Amino acid sequence: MDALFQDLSTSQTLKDKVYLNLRELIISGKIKPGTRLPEEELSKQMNISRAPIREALNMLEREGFTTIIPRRGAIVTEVTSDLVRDIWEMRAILEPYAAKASVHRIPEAEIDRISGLVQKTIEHPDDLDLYVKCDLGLHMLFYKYVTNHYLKEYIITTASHSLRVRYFVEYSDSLSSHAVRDVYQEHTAIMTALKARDANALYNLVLHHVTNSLARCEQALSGEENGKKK
Amino acid sequence: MDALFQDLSTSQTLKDKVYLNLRELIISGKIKPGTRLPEEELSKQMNISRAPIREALNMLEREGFTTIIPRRGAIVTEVTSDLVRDIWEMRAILEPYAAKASVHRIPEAEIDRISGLVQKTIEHPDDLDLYVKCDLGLHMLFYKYVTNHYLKEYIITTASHSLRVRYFVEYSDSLSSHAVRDVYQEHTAIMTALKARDANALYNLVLHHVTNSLARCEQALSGEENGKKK
DNA sequence: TTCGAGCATTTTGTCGACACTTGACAATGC
DNA sequence: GCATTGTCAAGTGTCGACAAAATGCTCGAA
Repeated sequence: MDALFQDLSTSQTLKDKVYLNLRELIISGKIKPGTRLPEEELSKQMNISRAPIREALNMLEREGFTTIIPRRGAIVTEVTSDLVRDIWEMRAILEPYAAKASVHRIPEAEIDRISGLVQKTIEHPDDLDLYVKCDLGLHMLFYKYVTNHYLKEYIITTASHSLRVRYFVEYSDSLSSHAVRDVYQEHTAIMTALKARDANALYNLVLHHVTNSLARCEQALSGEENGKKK
Repeated sequence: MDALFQDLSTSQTLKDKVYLNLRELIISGKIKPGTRLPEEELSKQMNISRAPIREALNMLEREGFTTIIPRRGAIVTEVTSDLVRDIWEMRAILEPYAAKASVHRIPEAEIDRISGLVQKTIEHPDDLDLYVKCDLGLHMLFYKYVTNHYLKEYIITTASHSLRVRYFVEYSDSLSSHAVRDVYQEHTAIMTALKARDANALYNLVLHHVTNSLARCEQALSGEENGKKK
């Protein structure tokens, strides 16, 4: 999953390894929101000193995955409705723009590859792994070919957060089959517009997709909260 | 200046002080692009150990003010035409949106205060300090009242970069009086729309202002480069 | 029982030291 | 004269240790 976002594998510094390691654990939900991350405990578990751990925790904080309170340490950021709102608002600002901007830069082969994936998910609607792979691949199209360094970085960050949120809500109960069908339809429409290189249509479809995605997540999140509280 | 963007003065950790210190020096141009920042040298000059220096350099890298090459160290990011293009593109995406989103949240008193500043700059067109203060204050209005944590952070980062670029180009030769008059006019129009709480007009005016700002900067930057090369 | 003072524990912030990587330059061989 | 190799200095990556800060706990007093 990490390779989808960043390739730091060539860099062999410990801090990068720790960073990637913790990042994946947080996004996938294996480390739960609110968990404390004491430097010494982590360093013992990984058999390294505190220095690379500290730097990795700082890197994670910059992206919003951890919150560091001075002299108190790092904790994994909670998945709140505020976070969800902020992240999806950013996605609604950035992703349609990125899609429109790079519509003519995405190679035909890439489009066909993802289109194939979308088709597959429709044929196998119960394959969650396939669904995630398809969804990630599709959204990657919209920042992989972005040239603006900052836009790219911000999209990657917000996309990572949204992935985490989706892992978070899908742990309790999966999307309803009704919602899944909506997603497929939106994906198909997006790929069609992309293949036609229709920038304006693409912009609107991606925006629409993100907006709907928020609604689906908020619904799942509220169900999650109700299910846990009492 | 730093207080305009971030207030870490209450934080008593060394890394924050080093961060703020270096950040201001880089933005204001007192540390020039391309300058190497060796940890040991900095630690000797500041009479502290390398640890807080390292963390500060990492913080600066996250914002794009330094580039860290593994095992080679940190250098101050160059001010290139690519950087200018990317930063202003981000500003064009984020600032109009932020202005529109917070148009009803900005207090009347704040509007009047900045309007007063704008008026002053028109009366004293040669006061560069006043101009900078006014420009910063006006743009601050558009993110000070943004609630979205990520949007706010991204705007602050890009605004800092654009400030640095402007310091950079204004060192060689200042804006022409013609350009200055354009800026005043744009500022006045923005404040009028803000006072009228006209969200759509504000969006367009801010977008227009950012676009023009890019043109002014690129012109100054090209003049800068021509002046330096041979 | 409740509250606060003071102590003990936990954990970070900072430090100095060492090893290793990198790039530059000199030495060697062809 | 040019390419290759070896050496060296510079500087980062990582380490273990200590001190300071924040938290939680114990104990005693109201």
